[in-house]
Amino acid sequence: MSSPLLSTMENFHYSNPNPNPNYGATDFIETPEFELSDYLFPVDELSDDFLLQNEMTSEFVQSISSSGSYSNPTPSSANNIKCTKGVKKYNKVDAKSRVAFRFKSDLDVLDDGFKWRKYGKKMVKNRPNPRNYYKCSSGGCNVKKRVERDNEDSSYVITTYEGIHNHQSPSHVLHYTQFPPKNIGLHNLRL
DNA sequence: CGAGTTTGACCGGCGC
DNA sequence: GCGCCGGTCAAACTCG
Repeated sequence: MSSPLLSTMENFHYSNPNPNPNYGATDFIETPEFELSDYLFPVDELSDDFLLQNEMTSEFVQSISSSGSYSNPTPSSANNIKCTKGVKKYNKVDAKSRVAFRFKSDLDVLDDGFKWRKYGKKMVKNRPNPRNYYKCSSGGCNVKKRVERDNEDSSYVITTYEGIHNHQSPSHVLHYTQFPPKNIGLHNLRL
């Protein structure tokens, strides 16, 4: 229980989507080991069950993946996603390997087991809080993440991961009985 | 002294 | 073409 992230998430209740083949095909696994890297998989690999159980729609995932923003995607146009700057073409390549988390935390940067190097900070238009940019500091690994506070409730942190780590997490401290957290507000994420 | 952070400058995409 | 904006770079700085 040394990880701040784990501490933060302790109080959540989890569903078990079994998105990771390593977890097998059973509906419930007693004590599967969760590592964030297990969730940094291509969006295309998200099963319908996973999306359903986590109140996520593929449309939503594609929205945050393609534009980094989300606001009332247009259901009628599968390839165009409304974003804060208007309709942006959905790039399937861009959508791969991106996943966003929104959860309540006092900490701006949570210990997810990987080592990150900050490379930028930017004030985003119409947002009171800055957006911070990080790269995985492991050599040869170009996974990035963006961290910002929720526009509507600054007690929530929105973390968007991009890419897949090509290495093991240097820290294996994250253990969960079930994942992902059911009340992590992925379904009402507004970037 | 090396690693990480800060921050202004720069770049490219997009809308007009 | 121009301006806006988000994302990235890189020099200066800080810290252990």
